[in-house]
Amino acid sequence: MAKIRPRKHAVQARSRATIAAIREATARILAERGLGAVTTNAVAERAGVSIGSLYQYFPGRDAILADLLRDKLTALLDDIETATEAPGFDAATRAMLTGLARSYLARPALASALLYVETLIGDDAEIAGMRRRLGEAVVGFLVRHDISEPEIAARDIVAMTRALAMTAGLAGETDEAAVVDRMARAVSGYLGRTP
Amino acid sequence: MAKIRPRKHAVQARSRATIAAIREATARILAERGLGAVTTNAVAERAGVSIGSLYQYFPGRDAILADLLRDKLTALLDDIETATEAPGFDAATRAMLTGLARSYLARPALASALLYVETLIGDDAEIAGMRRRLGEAVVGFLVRHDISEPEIAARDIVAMTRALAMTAGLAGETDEAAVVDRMARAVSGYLGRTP
Amino acid sequence: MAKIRPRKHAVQARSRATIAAIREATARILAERGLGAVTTNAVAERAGVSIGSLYQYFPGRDAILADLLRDKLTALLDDIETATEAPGFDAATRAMLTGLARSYLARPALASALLYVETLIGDDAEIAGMRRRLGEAVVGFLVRHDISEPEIAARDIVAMTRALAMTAGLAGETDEAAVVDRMARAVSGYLGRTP
Amino acid sequence: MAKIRPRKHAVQARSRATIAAIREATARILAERGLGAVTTNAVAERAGVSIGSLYQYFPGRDAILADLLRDKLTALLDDIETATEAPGFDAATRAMLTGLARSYLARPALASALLYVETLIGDDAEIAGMRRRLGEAVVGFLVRHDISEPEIAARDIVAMTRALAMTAGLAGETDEAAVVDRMARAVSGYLGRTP
DNA sequence: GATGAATGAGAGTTCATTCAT
DNA sequence: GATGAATGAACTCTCATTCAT
Repeated sequence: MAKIRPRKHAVQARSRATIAAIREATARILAERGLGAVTTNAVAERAGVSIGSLYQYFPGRDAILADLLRDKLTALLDDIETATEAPGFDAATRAMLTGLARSYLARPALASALLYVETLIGDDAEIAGMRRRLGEAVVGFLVRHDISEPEIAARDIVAMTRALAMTAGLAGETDEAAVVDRMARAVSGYLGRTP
Repeated sequence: MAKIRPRKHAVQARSRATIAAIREATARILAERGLGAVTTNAVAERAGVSIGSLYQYFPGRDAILADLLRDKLTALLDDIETATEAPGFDAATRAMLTGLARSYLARPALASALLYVETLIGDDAEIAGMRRRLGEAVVGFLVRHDISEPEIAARDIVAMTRALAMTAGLAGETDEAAVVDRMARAVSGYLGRTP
Repeated sequence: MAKIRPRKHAVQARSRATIAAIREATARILAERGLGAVTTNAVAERAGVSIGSLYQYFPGRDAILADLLRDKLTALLDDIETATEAPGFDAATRAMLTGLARSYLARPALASALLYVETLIGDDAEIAGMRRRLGEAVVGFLVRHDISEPEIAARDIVAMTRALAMTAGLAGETDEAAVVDRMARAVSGYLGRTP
Repeated sequence: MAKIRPRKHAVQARSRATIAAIREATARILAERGLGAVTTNAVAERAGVSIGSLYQYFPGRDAILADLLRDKLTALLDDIETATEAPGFDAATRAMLTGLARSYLARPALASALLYVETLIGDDAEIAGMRRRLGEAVVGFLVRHDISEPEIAARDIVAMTRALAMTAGLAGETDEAAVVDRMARAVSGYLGRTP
């Protein structure tokens, strides 16, 4: 992937609306028809914006995708960092899983596609940094609670609960608490601790 | 996706070798550089075959991808159907997880990309049938062992253990037994049964 | 090329400053990065002017280029017409060559690019008129001094001395007198007269 | 300018015809309507070839232009290197000027446009090498004949005689010998030697 | 007047697919 | 059958120009 940094920052209100429309159009197409359908022309048309305007704000298709990904990671990271600092193993675990569920249960098709986009990017400093901080937050939490092999456990837990939430979302589930319950059962079994 | 059925030719040895080369080339490019890099010309070149020959055996790009996916699902389905018929809950569970681990631990980048390809296809009867049978095998197994909400449980278990195996593979792990152990802990916690 | 006539506005001081800035920005970009880099947005930015203002004063990109070309030709024409009216063949020749050297030795990259621009315009009455007057001045001079085939000689002399000066300038030479000396040797040889 | 190296070398006769058609179409458009009119689509259409074919053989517009330029320089270089090795100052001079005249008198509009293209390229090793060898051939010749300041003289002579020939060609002249005569007069005057 | 967001024609380029050899 | 040259629809992106603020 190439040219990922955004082009200019919105000053006027009109600009901000244009950027928001482009982002939302990209998200919708990505969720509904997959990465291959995300062409700059399709995005511009869906956003009700000319192709020229799209290029005023983004240097290319990949930059819009990276923007969406950054947004998603930022939200998740906020949730996870807050959650893992909560006192008490059970409460913190539950908060962490709730954060993951929220992130992947809503718009699961989009989340799934963005997960694939993430594998294609790989060399953006900001995104890499977020991924690292996300991992560190979970690892730190596990270390504080004396979990053995915390790096592997963190990786396993995030991967499997995320997949569970996403699959549930794709199947149409919306009851966050119910999904978190199932995630929690798996995690407690995995860690050998009963939350 | 369009034109997914393979062309019927593969009778002679040379044909079979050509087809295998095309498939392997596609798999490698898919794993190494992603779906976007899988162009028919790139595949033909990597396979050491002319673009004309490629079209002799496959009606188009998507048919090669569908072929890879069918292969992967066939192998997994065989493993899972055999495993779930094993006597004893614990042994059957372990066999099932071993099948999943084998399928997603080896060539995890390819498996990950094929998982994404699977979401793009969706309307191929054979693939849909395989997915259904895979689900039914797991659901049937859970029903036979009195697990409540077996449809949801089947979906959750497959999703999360598959993700765990794939992530482990992407991180470079190759010890299948170790990965299966972790998968098993999660599953037993999820089901509330100690295997 | 299209829409070449300047817009009539340049009355106030601010206007004149804006126009000058646009012209100079165009000249610099043309000299440094070639005609292809002369885009209206690039010119506006370099001139520190909004794109809207640029179109306030010029009907389009080509009009700015035509303006630069007219300026250059006007200056050259003044020099040449004055020079060719000087008494004495040698003094007049030298004055004429000095005019050419001055015009093409300073900012030779700009001069070279404008020479190319000139071939692209071709249908502007004012520019065509200047070219004609330039030719007539030199032809008249040669006629007055009994040079045979004055039309061809005028064309040859201007072409070759201009190229010599421009090339010298591009090579970094700045000593006008030295360049004029070399031009004069070529001209005297060409005409068979020793100045 | 970017991507200047040719893409693949013609194997079949059909390929060679396609390449020739693309080159000739480019040359014609360049001569008739200038560099700005040389678009890949225009070239393909004029060549009676699809745009895809153009990109099979050239990585982009600039590569076709570079190809034309290389061809022109190769032909000129052959002529000049042979000419400057001729025994006798006068004969060698005349041969050299004949080479220049031939190169710039035929298709002068094309030659003029290519001269502009040359200023835009600048960083192609092969073209730079040719320019260097061209200069060295003329400098060497002047050195062998005891001309003072041979580098400057070589530059001046090539620049001015080339311009003379090109201008004559643009004016419709075709009599090579007549043009060479005029070039020779200028050169002998410049060098202070009567050939 | 000045600004700069928006427009869209058109240029560059790729790639799935066909078909003459 | 195999080959690879040719095709052209579709995509990415730029830039001259307009117009609401």
